[in-house]
Amino acid sequence: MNYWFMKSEPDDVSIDDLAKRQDQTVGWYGVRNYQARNFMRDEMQLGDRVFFYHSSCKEPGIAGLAEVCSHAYPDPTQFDANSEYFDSKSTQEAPRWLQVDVRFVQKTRLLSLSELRGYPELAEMLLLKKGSRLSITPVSAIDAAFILAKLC
DNA sequence: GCCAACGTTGGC
DNA sequence: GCCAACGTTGGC
Repeated sequence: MNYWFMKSEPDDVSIDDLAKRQDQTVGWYGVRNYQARNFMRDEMQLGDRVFFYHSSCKEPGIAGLAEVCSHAYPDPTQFDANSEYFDSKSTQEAPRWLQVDVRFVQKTRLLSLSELRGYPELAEMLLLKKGSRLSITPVSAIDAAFILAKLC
């Protein structure tokens, strides 16, 4: 089993929104970065654990836990001309962009970005690297265990 | 709103 | 294939 950070803007989909959704599940639409897409396509497995991270908001940080509950499949928003995620170069035959479904596990206290940065044990995490903008990043088992302990 | 850092595009 | 210009991300 792998662990991941997945960033979401809470104005778009927050951990509370996820908990309220039908089946408490959301398709992780809108990824438009090849590296992040490839993580979903090549490395994510059913049951992988997700740290649900709120970004681009007043208090960025970990807001809850979720799990991967589908394999990668085409992101429907790439075909929707009315969507901000529309990609005119993508076709049904050869879709560029993929998503996975993510299911709510639990809400946690907000473990803020500044708190995460305060732990030297986590300094090597991809998420905390200078200039890191990837919306999906892997987390080592050791770092995941450390974070889970801090969340409780 | 600013801006550093990064990714993508496209001319050559 | 290089790389300058441009667009985006996301914390502050």
